[in-house]
Amino acid sequence: MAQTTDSDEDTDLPRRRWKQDPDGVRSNILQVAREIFAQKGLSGTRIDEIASRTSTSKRMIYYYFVDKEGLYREVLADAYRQTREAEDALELTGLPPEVALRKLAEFTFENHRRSQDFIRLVMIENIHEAHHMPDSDKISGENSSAISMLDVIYANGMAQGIFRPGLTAVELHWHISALSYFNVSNRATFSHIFGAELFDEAGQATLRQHVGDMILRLVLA
Amino acid sequence: MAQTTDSDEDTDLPRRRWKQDPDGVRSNILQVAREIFAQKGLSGTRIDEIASRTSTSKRMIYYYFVDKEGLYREVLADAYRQTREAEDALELTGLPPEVALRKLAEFTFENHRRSQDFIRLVMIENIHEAHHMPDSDKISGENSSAISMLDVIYANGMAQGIFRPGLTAVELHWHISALSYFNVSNRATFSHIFGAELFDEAGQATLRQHVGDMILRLVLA
DNA sequence: GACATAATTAACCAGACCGAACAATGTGGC
DNA sequence: GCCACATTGTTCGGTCTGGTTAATTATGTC
Repeated sequence: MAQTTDSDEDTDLPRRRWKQDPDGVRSNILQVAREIFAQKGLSGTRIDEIASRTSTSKRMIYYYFVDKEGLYREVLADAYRQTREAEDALELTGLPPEVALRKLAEFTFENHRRSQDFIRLVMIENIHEAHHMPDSDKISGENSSAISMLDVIYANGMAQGIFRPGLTAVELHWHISALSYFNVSNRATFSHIFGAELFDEAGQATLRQHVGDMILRLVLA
Repeated sequence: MAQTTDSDEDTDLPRRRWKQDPDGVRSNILQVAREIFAQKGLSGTRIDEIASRTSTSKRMIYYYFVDKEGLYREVLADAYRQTREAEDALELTGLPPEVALRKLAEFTFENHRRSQDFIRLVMIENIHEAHHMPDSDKISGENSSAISMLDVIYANGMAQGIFRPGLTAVELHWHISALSYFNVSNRATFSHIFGAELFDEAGQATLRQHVGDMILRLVLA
C-alpha cells in the first residue's frame, strides 16, 4: 500500500536486500550462541543478546531452532561432537602400554585446557541434571574412542603383566576426566582461595605431570 | 478509614500476632534460598519462589539481604563456612602418614558426596567466575585445616623417608578435591554417557578406594 | 518468467520479575 | 510508656524477555 510510484528510498519499507545463506546463518547463530551460553548459562543467556551479536536477526533464531531450549540443545550436541572428534584424532597404536596411558592422560588434560567453552557447557548441563543431553546413542560411552583406547591399553598392560587387575576402562576414564576437568571448571574458586600459582604455565606443567603419574601409578602392578 | 468500632475480625487488618525471631527468620530464608540457588543457579532462581517457600515474606528478604545478589552472597559464604567446619572436625593426629593421607582423601570423597548442595553452589559460582566469593581472608587457603593437615602429613612422610619430595600440600589438596568434586558435579552427564554403575554403592566404594590409592601412590617414594 | 516455497526483516505483545513504596502494627528493652 | 526495631501485607511501576505476527524478498523449477 502507498509506496506507489516514484523514488523508493524515503519513508518506509525499502527493505534491505540480502543473499540467502541458510547454512551460514545457522552456523553463525550456533557459534555465537555457544559462546554466550558457555558464558552465562541457560537462564542467564538473553536471546536478544545472541541475536544482536549474530549477523542475522532474532527471528532467525526461532526460525531455525524453535525456542531457547532448542538452541541450547543443539549448541550442546555440537560441542560434544567436536570434542569427540578431537579425541578420535589421538594416535596411540604401537606404543607400549605405560607410555600410551600417560600420553592419553596428559593429552586429555591439555585438551580440556583448550576447550574452556565446552567444559563450561558441561558444567551448565550438570546444573540442569543433564536434561538436555543429546540422545545417548549418539554419544554413548561404548563407541567413544577414549574408552576403546583405554580398553586396549589396559589389556596390553595386563598381558605384559605390568598392570594390576581389577580396574576397568570406564574407571580409568573417570579418573582422567576428573583431574582434567576440575582443572578448568574450578579454576576460579580454587585460585581465589589458594592463589593462582597452579594455573600459570609452570604450575600447569606440574599438574599435568602429576596427572600422568597418578594414573600410571594407579594401574601399575 | 472505616474499621472504626466494633469487631475487628471481619474485613481488613486484624493482623496476626507473632513472636519476634530475627535470627530464625534470617536463617529460615538462608536455608530455603540455599536449596533453590543450588538447584537453579543465580539467574534461574526467582525471589518470589524463595519467598513463597519460607515461613516469612518477600519483604523480609529485602529487609535482611538488600537484593538477590546479596542473598546469594550470604548463602555462598554460609555454605563455605559449614564445609570448612566439617573439615575441621576430622582428627588425624597420631596416625602414620600413609594411613592419615588415605583417610583424609577418603573422608573428603565421602564428605563431598554428602554435600551436594554445596558442590552445586560451587559449580554455579565457578560459572560466575567467582565474582561473589567471600572475602578471601575469610576462607584463605592458608588457614584451612585441610591444607595444614596435609602439610603435617607430608612432612612426616618425608621425615620417615616413605614419601617422595617435590610435592606441596596445595597440590595434594588439588588432586583430592578434583576427584571428590567431579564425582558429584559430573554425575549427571557422566552417567548419561557411561551408565550409572559407578554411582551405586558398590561403584562408589570402588571409586573411593581408587582415590585413596591414587593419592597414596602419587606421594610414595 | 511465473509461482511456490524458503529465507529474512521489522515491529509488536503479553507475561514474568525485581525491587520499591506505602501503610500499619507488634515486640521488647530500658 | 516510649522508641527503635521487627514484621506483615499489598500494590505497583517499569523493564526485561521469550516468543509471535505479518509483511517482504530471494531462489529454484517447470
